[in-house]
Amino acid sequence: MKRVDHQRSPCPIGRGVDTIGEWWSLLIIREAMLGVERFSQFERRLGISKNALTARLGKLVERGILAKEADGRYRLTEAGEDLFAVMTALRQWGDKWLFGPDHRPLAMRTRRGGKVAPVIVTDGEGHPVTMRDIALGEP
Amino acid sequence: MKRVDHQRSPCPIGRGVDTIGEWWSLLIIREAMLGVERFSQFERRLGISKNALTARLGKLVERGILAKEADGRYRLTEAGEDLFAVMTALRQWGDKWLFGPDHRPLAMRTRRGGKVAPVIVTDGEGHPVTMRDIALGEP
DNA sequence: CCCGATTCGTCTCTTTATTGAACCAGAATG
DNA sequence: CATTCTGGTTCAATAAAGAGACGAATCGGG
Repeated sequence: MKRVDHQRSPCPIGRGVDTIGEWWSLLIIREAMLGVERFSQFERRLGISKNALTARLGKLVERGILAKEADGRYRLTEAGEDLFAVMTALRQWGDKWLFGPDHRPLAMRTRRGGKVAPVIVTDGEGHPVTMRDIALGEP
Repeated sequence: MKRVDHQRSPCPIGRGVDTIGEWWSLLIIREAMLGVERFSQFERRLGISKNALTARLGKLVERGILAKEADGRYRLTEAGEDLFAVMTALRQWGDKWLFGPDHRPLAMRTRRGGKVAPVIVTDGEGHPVTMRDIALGEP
């Protein structure tokens, strides 16, 4: 059967899916961003089988999203931490579209008490850009 | 075996993964954002099997990301279009971390010629927020 | 030193997902 | 009428993911 491989795709989204697109990967990264570091913590909090967790953690380490410390802790690498914008955009999208009308999203705040603003795409001058404004390709 | 179901997860990321987290879903959405509308176009451009494509399109329609028009065309719904920020964040992340050092990302420009700025997370005042600045929970 | 708990896996077996190919029906084209 | 295009469905084979049992290593008491 051999699943299609997107790792060498010329498209960053193809490669992204190949890297973090597996079922548990984003949830593992979510937990890691919340401070989870140990195999057994991931296991308990996610309800994932050891088998699957071993495979996912291994791949994320191999791909440079997580690093495994000498004492066994898993820690986000710089690339892993840099997924914060992706995770936040997804979180906000899910809060907006995947719950009922009276859903109150879990408040996400900075340590100094500020709100987190909606993640938006803008052009160089800060004006919002939507899907319809895009023209792909060279200028 | 029974794959774990995140559709009723209290977490928007869990629900998000359940909705668009399958192997082909993000790639289908990417194509849809580029203007692809027809079954056979998706099939050719993605190299996906008809079988899998039928299943993915069906689920995306069922979940309200795509709508199927009377003439057979698939079109992004408002929720689907709203994934633009997620897709853009992922695209930028992939461009940054998943290619070699001399990778030149595909230029993404607005119709009026402006660049698309990096997607970042900010607080209410526009200051950047990183993963480390976050405190989850009620204020 | 021995007991038990905890951690972090591996092994086996079962269930699912994906593929590829064949087939099919309706619409458009020649 | 025959052919091609579109948009699928069905089926068998196979790769991958999952659950749960098992196991080695470590650690802290007693």
